Amino acid sequence: MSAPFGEFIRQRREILREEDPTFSVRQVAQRIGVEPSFLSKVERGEAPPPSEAKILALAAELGEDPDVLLALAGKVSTDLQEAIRRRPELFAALIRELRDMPDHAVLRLVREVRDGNW
Amino acid sequence: MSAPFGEFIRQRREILREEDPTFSVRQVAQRIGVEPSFLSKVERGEAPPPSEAKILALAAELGEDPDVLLALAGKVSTDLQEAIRRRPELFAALIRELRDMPDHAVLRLVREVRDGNW
DNA sequence: GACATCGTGTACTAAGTAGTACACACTACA
DNA sequence: TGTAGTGTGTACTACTTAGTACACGATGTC
Repeated sequence: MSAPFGEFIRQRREILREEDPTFSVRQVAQRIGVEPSFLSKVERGEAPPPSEAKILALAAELGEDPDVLLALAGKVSTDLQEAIRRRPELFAALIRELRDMPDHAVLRLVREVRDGNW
Repeated sequence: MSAPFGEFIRQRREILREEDPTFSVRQVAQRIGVEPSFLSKVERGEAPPPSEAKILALAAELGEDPDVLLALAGKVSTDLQEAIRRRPELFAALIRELRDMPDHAVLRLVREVRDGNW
């Protein structure tokens, strides 16, 4: 039972701490608005990942991509979920179509949509 | 406080019932594996929508699109969520890019990806 | 040697999720 | 007139989520 979320944030926090001692469990916990013991447990995988709101605060604190942290926590951002729920057939079809395609193909698609040439 | 999910399935069930009397609350409930009183409450919005598994069974039973029913229930299929979680940056970027585009644009994209010409 | 800070162990909780179990009153029909 | 089927009200429960509160011993530091 590895706890990828906890391991990841502990590692990131310790790295930041080498440069800045305010990245202790206690102080980071306080900045994101949880009890130190809770963050400690989360990092060690003894407690499940916190709520989306706390994960977003943690992402900002650690300078990480919020969607990546949410993914490690087994979650998907509620704003993405809402976009899908608004047009379920369309987005379901698209995601299932892209699911098995290689990264570079999906990335190319993202770029082309962004640039408008498609 | 409208309960879109409940209202929708009640309407669909009653329509099917006009042709087939086995589409009663009790019998549908039994076929999808819940207590009749629970399905009754769900349809009247007195209980929140059931779990994803029951919603999928209900979709099959009523001949509706599972993703649409899940969306009405405020959920997103776990297999779509998993696809997103595997490549969070890519899918997050794509969905946010498409979020504000009109249906026809997204639909065209789905078709082009499906046909491979893009 | 007092004081601050550190990570963590233990105990607890309030709210939400996903239902079950059973009884009741009503309707159709044979 | 009994029997089968209908929808629904009430009461209850086990599990999960998302944490808090507080105490403890270790470490550093002045």
